[in-house]
Amino acid sequence: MQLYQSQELKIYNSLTGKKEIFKSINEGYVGMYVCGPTVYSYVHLGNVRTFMSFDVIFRYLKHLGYKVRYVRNITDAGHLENDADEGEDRIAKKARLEQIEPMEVVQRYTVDFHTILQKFNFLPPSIEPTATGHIIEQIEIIKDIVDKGLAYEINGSVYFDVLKFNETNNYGILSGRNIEDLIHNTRVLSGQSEKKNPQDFALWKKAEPQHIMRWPSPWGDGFPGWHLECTAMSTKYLGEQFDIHGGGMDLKFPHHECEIAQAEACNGHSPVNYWMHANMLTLNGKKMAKSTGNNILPGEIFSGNNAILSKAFAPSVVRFFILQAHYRSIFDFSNDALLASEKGFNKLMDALHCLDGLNISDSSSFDINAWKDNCYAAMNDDFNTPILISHLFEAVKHINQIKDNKATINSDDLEVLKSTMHAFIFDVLGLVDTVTTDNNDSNTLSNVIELLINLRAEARANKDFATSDKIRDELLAMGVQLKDGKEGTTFSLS
RNA sequence: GGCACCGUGGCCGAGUGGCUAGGCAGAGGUCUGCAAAACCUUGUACAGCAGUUCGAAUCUGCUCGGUGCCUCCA
Repeated sequence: MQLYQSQELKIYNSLTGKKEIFKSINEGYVGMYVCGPTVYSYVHLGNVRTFMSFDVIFRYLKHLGYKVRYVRNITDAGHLENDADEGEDRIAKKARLEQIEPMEVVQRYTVDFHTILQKFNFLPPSIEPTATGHIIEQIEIIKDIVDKGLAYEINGSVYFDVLKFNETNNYGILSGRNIEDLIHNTRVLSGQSEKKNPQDFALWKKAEPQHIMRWPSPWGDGFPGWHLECTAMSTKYLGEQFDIHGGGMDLKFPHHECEIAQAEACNGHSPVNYWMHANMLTLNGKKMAKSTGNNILPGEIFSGNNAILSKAFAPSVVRFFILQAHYRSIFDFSNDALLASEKGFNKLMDALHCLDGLNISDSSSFDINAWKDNCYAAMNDDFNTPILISHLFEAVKHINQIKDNKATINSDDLEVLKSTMHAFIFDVLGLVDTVTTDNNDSNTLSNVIELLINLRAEARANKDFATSDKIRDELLAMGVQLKDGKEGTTFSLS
């Protein structure tokens, strides 16, 4: 019996605007597609937040016993900066500015993306396909849509006919827009468009002579439209209809709307059962974005090298910080909030370290199974990590009370407590115990500090407080804080 | 302008028609040679104004403030 058979998971479905009981198409299996990054610059913390949300969702589905095929693409084909014809391809622009090949741009930022996610302890997706690796599949889809009369070619480019599609289908179903509003509210474009209607979107764009990223097609040399790659790759690896499609809130319209239209045009039915959207991470109250420069890079946080940061923060602290907010809420980044999270994270880890040394009693003074049920209930309620974390802190309180002999736990319950804490903290939330890793990294330093701790202990035993305080205060000035406890003195590095 | 969303105690953030998370900070205490650290205890807050209700922060309307999408974007 797998956990998912006894746990009722509810997911907020963007398509219906409601929390729905999750039921996968094939029992025991889940297909999940998440829109990955366009690799034309360094991944910033806002990007990371979205992928982290889905990393936790992936982890929890696996924890429940599902076999999950998680597909997250890399957008490595350049797409235009705007909808007008004179726009420049972002990757090509970067290549021009840095005087390198477009594929060098793509390689550089793909490596950065992977390196950063690894530091945050992400699980790799099951498949990570690239747009340029699926040009043929994309061309086949375009041909299919053209054959069905829902796309038209003009001057070597192919556009999706939104108005025609809307005669038989509902364009705007995901984002709650209707076609009349779109027509009335379309911004006036600076360039003269060759599209029949401004709402139409490109499936294939003709490559101008100077355009480097280009592929042959039935319509001449060109490159695919942005929305198409996700339809091609999700269909190829997950099928015409799959369970979960995720991405950032900013992709809801038009990107995901267009994906639905393309898939429906090809296959005659909706491609996805549960649409999920992670909300934006803001900085100074505004959305983080590559294009505006209002963002912070993970590397700056790990090193503390940014004007708004008072110090460096470990990846797990940042991970914990992000997971303290629900994935569907807008979340503002600030140094103060991060500092508060760091203290909370350390408190959680300290309690975890105490688990093995707890005294066992004949009975427990609290209901461990009710607590465990609460943890699952939190995650089952649309992956509510903040609530889960609040329950973890409830356990921290119990652990500390047991340590102080103000509460009791029996051996069976202790095992449940240990396994549940480990499962949720490490497996589901994906946090890493920084304390243990730090100490392993600096053995020599640890030994030196241990020596000083022993010298100080001797001085204190001799009531030579001048010496003991000197050791303590000077170490503190160097960033080494001594912590006197009942079982001896420990230290931490700041 | 259109379509959404949000406004919670000093700060960050959950939640929700009556039982009213959690973290940080603050206050009190335990411990300590003194400290620090750690731990324990402690807070009825939900933008404003009306309305519905036995009862609303939670539902409805209006006002004010903020954000996202409508162009590439996680």
